[in-house]
Amino acid sequence: MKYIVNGNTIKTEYPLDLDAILCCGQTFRFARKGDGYEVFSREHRCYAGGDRIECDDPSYFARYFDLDADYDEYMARLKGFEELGAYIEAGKGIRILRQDPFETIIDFIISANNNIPRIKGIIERICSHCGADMGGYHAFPSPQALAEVSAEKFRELGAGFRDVYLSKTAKILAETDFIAEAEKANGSEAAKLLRTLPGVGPKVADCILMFGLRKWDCFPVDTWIFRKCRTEQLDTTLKVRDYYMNRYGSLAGLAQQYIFYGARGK
DNA sequence: CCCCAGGGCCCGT
DNA sequence: ACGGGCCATGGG
Repeated sequence: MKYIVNGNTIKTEYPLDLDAILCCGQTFRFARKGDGYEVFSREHRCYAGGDRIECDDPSYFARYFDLDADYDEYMARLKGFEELGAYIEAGKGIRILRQDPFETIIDFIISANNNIPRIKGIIERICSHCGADMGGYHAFPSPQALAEVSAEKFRELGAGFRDVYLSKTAKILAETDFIAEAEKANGSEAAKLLRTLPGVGPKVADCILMFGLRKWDCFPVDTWIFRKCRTEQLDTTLKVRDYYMNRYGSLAGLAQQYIFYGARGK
C-alpha cells in the first residue's frame, strides 16, 4: 500500500517533493499556499503539502500524482548509471504527473521559447476566458470551448506568436479522435503523430508524451538540458535526445527529469 | 540597449 | 536532412 485514502484526504507512504515536482515545469497550474501548494488539473483542484493531499476527488489525484507506481524500483534501475547517482538522491521525491492529454498539449505549445512565470499567466488567462467557473477558480477549457477561441483572442491573452498554433491545434483536437489515437500508439509512433500538430516539435512532443500520456521512452531537450548534456559529439538537441534515449531506454524520460532537476535546481 | 525563456516553422542549400 | 533567421512578450 503506497497511500491511504481517508474521506477526501490522501496520505502518501513517503512525503512528495512538491518543490521538485511542481516547480520544474511539468505543470503550470499551481500556486504556493500555506506550507504547501494549491494544484489545478482539468476541472479539479487539490491542496498538497508533505504527505497529504486534500481534494475533491482522491482517485483522480492518486492517478495525477502517479501514486500507484513503484519509484523505488525505477530509481534502483537507474542507479546502475553512474552519472545519475547524485541526481537521483537529490530528486528521490519526484513523481511524474499524469495530466490530461489535451491540457498538456495546449500547455506545452505555450511553453515554446517561453519562461515559466509567463507560461503560467497565459494559461491562467485562457482558463479565465473560457474555462468553466468552479467557484473560486476556473477549469481548464474543454477542446470544444478552446476551438471557439480565435487566434486574435489568443494573441490578446498574451500567447504571442503561438496564437495560430493554439487555434489550429485546438480545432484539430476538438474535431478528431487525435488524442485517442496517440494514447493507443507506442512511444515513437505517438511522438511522430504529435509532431504533426501545429506548434508541436520534438521537444514539446516529448513533454506531452511524458506528462500527458505517461510514455517515458523519450528525452525532452530544452535549453537547460542541452547546456548540461552537450558535448563535442552531441552538438545538437536531437543528437542529445537520441543518445540518452538509447542509453536509458524505457526510463529515459524519468532520467531526464532527475537530470533536469539537478541541472536547473529549484 | 542587450540577452534569455522547458522551440517550432519556413526557407534556402 | 540540415542550418539559420524569424517569430511576441516580459523580465533581468
